[in-house]
Amino acid sequence: MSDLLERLRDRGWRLTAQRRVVAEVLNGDHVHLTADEVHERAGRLLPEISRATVYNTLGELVALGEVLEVSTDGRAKRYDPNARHRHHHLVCTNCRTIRDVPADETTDAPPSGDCFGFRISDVEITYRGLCPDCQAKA
Amino acid sequence: MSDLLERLRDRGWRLTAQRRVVAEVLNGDHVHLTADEVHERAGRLLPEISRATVYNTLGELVALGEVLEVSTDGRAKRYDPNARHRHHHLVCTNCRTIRDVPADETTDAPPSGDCFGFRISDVEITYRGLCPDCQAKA
DNA sequence: TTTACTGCAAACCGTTTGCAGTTCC
DNA sequence: GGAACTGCAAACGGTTTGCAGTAAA
Repeated sequence: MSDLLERLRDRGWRLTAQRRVVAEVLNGDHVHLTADEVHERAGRLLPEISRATVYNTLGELVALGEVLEVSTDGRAKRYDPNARHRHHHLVCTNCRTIRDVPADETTDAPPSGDCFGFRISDVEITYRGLCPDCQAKA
Repeated sequence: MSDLLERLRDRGWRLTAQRRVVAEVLNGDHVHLTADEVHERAGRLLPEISRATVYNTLGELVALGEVLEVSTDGRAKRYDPNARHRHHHLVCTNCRTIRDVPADETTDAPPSGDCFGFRISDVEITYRGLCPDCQAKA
């Protein structure tokens, strides 16, 4: 996923150690970390990194469309690096785990009834339920 | 909508002026107020009402399932009194207006692909786009 | 009269900001 | 060398909490 860093450089970003580390932490599938979790993990790789820089960097990544903000519960925002494939979220009502599910024509259909004249440009779905682990424990 | 007050009394609620006023403010269709907006409007009817009481009352209404919490953007939670009919939300990307659209079997279908073993119990959809007013202005 | 509810103020959490100092290019 | 970035600490908005006083039943 270092092509993310290349894309950022192409966009005129200065590649600092802090930004490299934030990008590194966000690497992977089904990653939905809070800013604080990003800060904590980034701090393991680069102890001096500040919260402000993590927030700045996350904000910039979101503005560039490289990372998505997800707010599946009322609490802290989560940052989702899977911005290249449209998807929805499966959220465990017990342990709060989040998984990505691909979007398709079916999930992205507009509502069947009255749309009050809105011109819909995006559909965002949160599926809530029990993940396999929490089903087993129940 | 005073049957809401009756239901609350049936559940052992003390009917105070403050609670009556909060219920009054939440009355209507397509109502999605923030706690602060509820406080402001409640204050027009009962000037001494405190923010803490508004928060307490909203929290209790949510716990009782009479009001839904909606977080369509990263900012303040909104309170939706339309808890009796399952529905989704249409959100204007420009002016933030919210409208309710009824849920049905089509909108509530599980994702077609891999669900990672989740047992899905709820589907929550946010449709984003331009409302008629904002289309006209654009 | 009792106990639930209210209002106040302080604390809280996640996030944003201003600014002086640092570092990438 | 200069603009862009970082870290700090203070401020912020939304929400929660502890507690003394008040009022519904």
